Amino acid sequence: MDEIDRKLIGLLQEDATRSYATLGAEVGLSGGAAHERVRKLRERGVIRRTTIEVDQAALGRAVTAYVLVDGGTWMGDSGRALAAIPEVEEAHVIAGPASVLLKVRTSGTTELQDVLRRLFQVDGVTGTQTVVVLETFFERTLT
Amino acid sequence: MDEIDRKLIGLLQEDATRSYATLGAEVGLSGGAAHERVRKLRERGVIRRTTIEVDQAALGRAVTAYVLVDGGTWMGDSGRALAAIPEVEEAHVIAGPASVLLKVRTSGTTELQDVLRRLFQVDGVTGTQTVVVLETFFERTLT
DNA sequence: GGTGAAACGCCAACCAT
DNA sequence: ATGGTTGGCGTTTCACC
Repeated sequence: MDEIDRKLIGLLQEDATRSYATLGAEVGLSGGAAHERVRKLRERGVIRRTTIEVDQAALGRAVTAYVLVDGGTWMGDSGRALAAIPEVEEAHVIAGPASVLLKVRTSGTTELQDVLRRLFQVDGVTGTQTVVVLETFFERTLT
Repeated sequence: MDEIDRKLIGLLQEDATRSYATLGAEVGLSGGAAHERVRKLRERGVIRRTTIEVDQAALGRAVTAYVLVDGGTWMGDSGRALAAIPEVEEAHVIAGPASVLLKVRTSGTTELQDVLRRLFQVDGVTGTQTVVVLETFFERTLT
């Protein structure tokens, strides 16, 4: 995990369709060597997968909100109940004003309300606080 | 933008290294047709780019935190000042308890403190509230 | 807008250096 | 880690439907 590995990761984050020949040239390596390094990064799980970045708004997900959840018995595989709600993009256990923080995307406020309703049916959830996003400056992947 | 397009997007989110031939077979189209549809989805900006998903912890980003920022004059291109802080992964203007919500990743709490210090040097920022993530159930891309 | 095939280029796997 | 080589596959384009 040296400087070259970090460069390779950065380049692939920008555009994962690069050929290994190009990739190698950009870090001062041969295509084969670049390929081998990337293969190992995948093998070690540093690179989880190659995927596409989608414009959520274009798919009809116009509303983004963060939901603080109070209560709930978050033991064992209790993240499952949250993963079962398809509109929940992220779920974190937090230290602070609530037990869990969710990032939620829906097509509208009506659907957001519906997600909240489903949240109250989870485990011992006693309350929620919702923060609606008005504008997103950026959502990026760190290098 | 029909059902097939949505399926293609879902499949590519799972694994963007799929061949167009495979992709086509999975949605009941020829490779060429699948290729054409994906090309148009890219052209229209629905698919922003193809990238890799990286294990942030493996890169030394062990701490994730959400920071609520009070104050600040968020007009025009004021997101710039936030984008200039490399540890800030997301920045949203919100309706609620603060003006801006940030997602921040650092290698440790010392570095987190340093990010907060830099935040106070931005525009008219008057205060911050930090929520530290203890455990992440999941961070996924919606289909 | 989709099909099928042909031409091209790249990837992946080798090996000697 | 390089550079050369080779086989095989995927991409890309095209005429046709």
